[in-house]
Amino acid sequence: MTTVTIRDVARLAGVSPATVSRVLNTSESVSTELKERVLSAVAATGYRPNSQARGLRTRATTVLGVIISDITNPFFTSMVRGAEDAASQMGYSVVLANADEDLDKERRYLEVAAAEQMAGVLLSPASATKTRIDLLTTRGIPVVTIDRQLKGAQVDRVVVNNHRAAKEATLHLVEQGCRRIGFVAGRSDTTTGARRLAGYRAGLREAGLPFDPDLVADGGFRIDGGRAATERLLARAPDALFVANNLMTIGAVSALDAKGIAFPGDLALVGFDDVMPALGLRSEITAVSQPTYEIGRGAADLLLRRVRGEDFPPRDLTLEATLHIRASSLRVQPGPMSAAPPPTG
Amino acid sequence: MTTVTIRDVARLAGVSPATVSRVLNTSESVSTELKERVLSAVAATGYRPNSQARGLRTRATTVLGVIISDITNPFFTSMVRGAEDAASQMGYSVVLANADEDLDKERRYLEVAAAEQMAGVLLSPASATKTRIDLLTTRGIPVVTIDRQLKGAQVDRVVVNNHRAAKEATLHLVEQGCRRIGFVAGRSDTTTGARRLAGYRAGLREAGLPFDPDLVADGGFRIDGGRAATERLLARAPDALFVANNLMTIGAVSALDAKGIAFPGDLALVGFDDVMPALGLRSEITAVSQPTYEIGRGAADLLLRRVRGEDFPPRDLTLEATLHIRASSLRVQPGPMSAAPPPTG
DNA sequence: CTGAAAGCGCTAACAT
DNA sequence: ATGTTAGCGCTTTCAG
Repeated sequence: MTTVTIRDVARLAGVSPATVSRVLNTSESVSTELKERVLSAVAATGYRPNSQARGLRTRATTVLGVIISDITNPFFTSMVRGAEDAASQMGYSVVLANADEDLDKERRYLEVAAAEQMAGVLLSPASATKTRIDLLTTRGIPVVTIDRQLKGAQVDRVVVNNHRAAKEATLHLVEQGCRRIGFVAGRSDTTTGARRLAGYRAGLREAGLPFDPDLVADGGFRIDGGRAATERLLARAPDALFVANNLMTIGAVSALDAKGIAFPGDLALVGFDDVMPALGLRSEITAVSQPTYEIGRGAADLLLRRVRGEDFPPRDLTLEATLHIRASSLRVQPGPMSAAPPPTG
Repeated sequence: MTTVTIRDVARLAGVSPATVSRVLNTSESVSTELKERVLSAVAATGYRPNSQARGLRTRATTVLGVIISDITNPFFTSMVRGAEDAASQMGYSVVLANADEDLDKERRYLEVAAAEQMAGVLLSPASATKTRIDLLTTRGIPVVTIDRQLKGAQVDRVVVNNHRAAKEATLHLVEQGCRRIGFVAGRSDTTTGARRLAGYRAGLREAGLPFDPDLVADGGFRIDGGRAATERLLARAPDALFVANNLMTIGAVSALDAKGIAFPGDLALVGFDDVMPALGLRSEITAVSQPTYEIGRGAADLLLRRVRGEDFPPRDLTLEATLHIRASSLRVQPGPMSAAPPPTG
């Protein structure tokens, strides 16, 4: 229960609190002797600055907040790693909060970030229109959105080219001879969900295929939703399934397994995001792969520049998602589904 | 950049700051009229209490910290959900930090928790002996350890019966006719790693089988380590593999796939922890399953009791892990590995 | 180069 | 029932 304050250290070192503070924080000139006395007093007492008091005084902390929409999604956890690495290089810590695709929870954590005066926030908004970040921006806390965007907000954004990637994946399925391509969509009130759907439609258009609303089902970016959506789509006799994120892909696979539907035998399958960060089970599933770690790094770098006071117009950092073609979508040269060797890296 | 303080609200409502504080925090008597004036002033100004100032004054926040050793492990993410639910019911928020099995990172986050004066901390220690929590306990911040324990620390702990579960899994493999059971072990400097190994040995002993150190390889609880350990063990011609956590199971499966070794055909396989929280791919893998959500809830409940000042001797909450027998370990009645229907719940 | 003093925003005694 | 005052621990002018 001991609480060592800066006064205790000062007393022990025989100096004033101001001197202790100077030694610890600034590069202001302090005589070598006093500096040493202070440092050994710090060591002797085990003094830790109270960051609340410091933050109250300086209105700045060295903690970044990351508010993500689903902590169970490997996409986010891998991204967080990237953000963490970037942050800790600059002496910042990263704390995470799980908004769970829930606007109320999200607002609570935005409030926590504001109240704790976090230095900056990386946010994957639960909704493109309903998520409000004024709580942060009015307090001068910079925000960078990741993965998803915010309609009408002047913030830096890190995104991947969802439209292009989804179109490419769709065209790949067309090349494989598929004509009835089912689409398991994500939350339509996120930009990510909307762009991927748009990319799918653009792919169909370019291939001269009609868009059939009955071949689209919303899975809400979650496992259960993906399973339910897949079950609904199966009634429409699709010859391919394009699933708009990794968690829903898990749901889709479980639905297919349950019905004994083989891929690519009975149906071509393409997912979005790899299922596990390093190397997934079922690594043979064709998927659009995002540079998750780089997204996190890039977002944190951008955020830190704002945090440190740089001023520049809101910036978009666009990274490329790439289609990794694997066994699950190859219908042109059908073969037994065999375990593929792990991808390099 | 506006910073609305309690004084601004007070001024607008025509009362003193103390009255505003009373309305917002205590159940002390304030006349209905003033209360209303204050509340509408709060609404009008968009006032948010500065939690640093409040924490500085009250030495208490309403944020719980969760420091976990690997954010990419679904075991932890599911646990965090449980903790979050328990916390938010009591009006607390949960922030997460990823120590990444790294003692330095872990210490940094323990320092953050101390400096931010978090109300309490849920910790999965990177090491049973080297992790130091005095930083928190000396400041009166309660700690509850989860999943792993701390040697010689007087803290509440939530654990599962790793020894019993590992022994049971081993005996299950023996019953399946296995005699050379390889063990992919976890970090031996964690209690969890040690207990699971001990349980494995106890199972062998009870079955009258010799313990062969060459059939044990450490995979460090990580995917890559699990793959490497499995590759080493395969040189010893095991007829079964028991893998001490979920990430390593992923590595093991990828090693087996790469060599074209089928399970249960060529080898019986048992894992620890299910691979995905809700329903995994490869759900046909026999595994010891932990009540992850309940662990998180139970730990947060315990922690919150401490936070709110209850005093009782350090307590152990032990939950039961249960062996879920699936296709991957069934060698007695071998059959083709078919997709199993999803387990209920 | 160092110390004294003020004050960040809030709440808890203490007055009234 | 409400206001006044002091002070949580820290940093930062301002003096010296």
